[in-house]
Amino acid sequence: MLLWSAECVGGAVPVSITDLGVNEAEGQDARVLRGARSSRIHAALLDAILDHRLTPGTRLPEDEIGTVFQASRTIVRAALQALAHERVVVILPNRGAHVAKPTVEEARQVFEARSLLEPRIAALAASRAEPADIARLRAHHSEEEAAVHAGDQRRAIALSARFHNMIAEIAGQEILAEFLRELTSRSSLVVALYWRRRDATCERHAHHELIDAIAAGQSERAADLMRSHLVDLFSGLDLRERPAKDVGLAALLGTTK
Amino acid sequence: MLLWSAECVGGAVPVSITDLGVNEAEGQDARVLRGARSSRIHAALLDAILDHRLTPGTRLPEDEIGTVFQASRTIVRAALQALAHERVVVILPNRGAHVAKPTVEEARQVFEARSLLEPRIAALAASRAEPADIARLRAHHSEEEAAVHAGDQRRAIALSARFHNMIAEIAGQEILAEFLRELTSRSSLVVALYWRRRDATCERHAHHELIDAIAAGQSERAADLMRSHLVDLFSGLDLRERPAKDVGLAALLGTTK
DNA sequence: TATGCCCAAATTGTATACAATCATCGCATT
DNA sequence: AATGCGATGATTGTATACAATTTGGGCATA
Repeated sequence: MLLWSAECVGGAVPVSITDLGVNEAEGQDARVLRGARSSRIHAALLDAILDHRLTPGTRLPEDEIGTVFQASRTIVRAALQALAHERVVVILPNRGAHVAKPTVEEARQVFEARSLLEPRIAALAASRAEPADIARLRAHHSEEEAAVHAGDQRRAIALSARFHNMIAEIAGQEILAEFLRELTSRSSLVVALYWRRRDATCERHAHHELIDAIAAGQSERAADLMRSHLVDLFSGLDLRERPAKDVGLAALLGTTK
Repeated sequence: MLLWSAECVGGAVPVSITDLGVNEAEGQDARVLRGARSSRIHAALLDAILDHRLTPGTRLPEDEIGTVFQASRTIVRAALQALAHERVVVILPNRGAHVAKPTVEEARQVFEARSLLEPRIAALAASRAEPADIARLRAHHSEEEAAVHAGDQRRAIALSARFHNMIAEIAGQEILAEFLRELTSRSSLVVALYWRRRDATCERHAHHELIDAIAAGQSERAADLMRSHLVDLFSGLDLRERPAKDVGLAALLGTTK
């Protein structure tokens, strides 16, 4: 029932859908998902994926999910379709939905896109942030530290992505924030597959400096910090092409297109 | 049956769904839309919207669309949900789908996002374009000119958006290209609502210069040209707040939240 | 004539039944 | 033992029935 034995660095144990608690409920995405039920399922699955409780490649069968959340396949399908649109899930016709497994090329492009968007976003945030925003960032940052100290790697990763999203929200560019949400989600999958370094110290340090720059209204500095932070993150990946055990021989022999 | 009497500048006559021919069939979006049927409907509706045959605010009832395309509501809903995710359609719970009507703030943000993405995209395209790409761009440009000479405003607008998308495809950044596709679609809605100038001459000229810069591999120049082209486009809009006839008094009196 | 209420028609929300497709295993064949 | 084939079970694709909700109009009332 749990199909994808992840080889990622962390101790992330892939779980089956059935092991998901029905706890998380968010759903600010009512613009595309009509019912509240679909939104709940969407939020819960996304949450599990960002947490690496569901790892890349995990199958997501419609009626299993339906059973867990007490919903019909109709509802589940809507949620899965939404996740597919955010590129967090891949749907293969007649073969169902899986948690996406970004290729190394995709991983590169995700970070390429982020390093285009985020410095600008950080600069905007620095120029617009209000005291309440700063307070929220600092509060969030403590949570991150707490998670790291508690040794909760998963939670730390999820909170880190959320930190970047928060900055985008402060920047007040709804459209860019939405794009970034998608990119941070995809980054989480990239991390699940390609992360090699477990050094979360520099990450937290970078976040701390960023908050200070934003609080001081230093746009240019915030942009620079963000730029180098992203380079750091990217350099923490091991993007050497690997056999990718299920692509198998076809790719290695590689004559057949 | 045709509900939204558009006040946009062009002679774009809003049509009912029923008047849509079932001609267009594309569907490179199989990653999120499983069946081919949904993809067809999605492509046809998107096409009609980008053409301004369906104008902002037009209702999109599920079974009417189903009748036109000979598909059940299940299929239609999948297509509508995809369009909603691309922000080209808005779905109001229990009240169905409509062609989106971007606000002036949204219009600003669309162009803000474009002017962040597109100069970089143009530069990348300039550094990577191959002869075949240039040829395709030039061919497309002639089509644009032909459309303008034939006085086919609608087609000209649609082709212009497509031109920007083509550059993104040449740049080889699939993720950015996808983001831009969404942005150009939304731009088309913005144009339908807020376009004031009918001067398509400078647009074509800008496109021509862009092609030359890209063909010559001049990244920096291509970026600059794109930047100023976007400023031109944006300045062609009339973004003064208007009563927006259906928001009505609530917003004007504006005390209630 | 203006206002409010209630009912009917239209439309969307959801579940489910059935068809189509794919995966897996066993069996026969070589 | 390895290969190929076919049947079976599991899963997705699609249509449709029914429930819930909204919309619009008619009628009574002030």
